[in-house]
Amino acid sequence: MTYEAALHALADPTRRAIFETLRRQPSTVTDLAKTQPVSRPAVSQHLKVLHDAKLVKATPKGSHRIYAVRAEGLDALRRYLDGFWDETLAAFGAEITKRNRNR
Amino acid sequence: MTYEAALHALADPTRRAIFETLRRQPSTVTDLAKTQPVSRPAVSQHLKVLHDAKLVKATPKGSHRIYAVRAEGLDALRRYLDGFWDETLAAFGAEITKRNRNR
DNA sequence: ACTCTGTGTAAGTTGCCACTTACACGTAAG
DNA sequence: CTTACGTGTAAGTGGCAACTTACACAGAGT
Repeated sequence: MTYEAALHALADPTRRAIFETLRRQPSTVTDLAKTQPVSRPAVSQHLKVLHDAKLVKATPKGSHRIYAVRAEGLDALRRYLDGFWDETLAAFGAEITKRNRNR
Repeated sequence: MTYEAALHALADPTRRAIFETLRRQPSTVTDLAKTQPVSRPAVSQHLKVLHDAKLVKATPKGSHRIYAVRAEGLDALRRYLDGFWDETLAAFGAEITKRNRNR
């Protein structure tokens, strides 16, 4: 159940901005920090959260580290929401059936 | 863009528990509070957040209020995630194409 | 009319989290 | 080797949000 981690990670606006910036183009921490109104360490900390949530991966490149999104990390969350959707619709359908039966 | 509100609302564990309990069965605030380890006013406040995020609806029933989930409220969030998924896959495909071209 | 039940909300407290500055380390370059 | 750069992380701070207790009010039952 890693959808909880993804949910928590994406709930923060700054973290979401970082994630979306990274989606357009993989980048280093320093370059990423230039696009954000917060300090470089703050970005680094956010990346750690995103990494733990498996939403981002880091590739060492000399003394740099290239960060990039991991779309698979969204899978658990998408399945969770889809399941919710289906179950709720099913419950709704059952309710309708029950009403018709009582008619 | 109401997916932000849904994201924020579902990020809290207690709120998620309330939401999931409500999915099984619509209920009043008081009954709902019995299923949770927090006080009744806390549940009420969480329901307000869920309501603002359009994830829940309240139906006055005499002096009670029956709360129930609104699955449509998840729609914006689902679309957001799906769009992310598609865009990322598209970017990945473009990268592959570029690599092949440079070969 | 009085009371009980169900509810929303204000007020206050506490803990967490996003952010900062400062430090430590590894790699590249002169 | 030394300097500069890119990075992660510890330490400290401020603000917000989740929770509590206390209050106010509306409808149902006696």
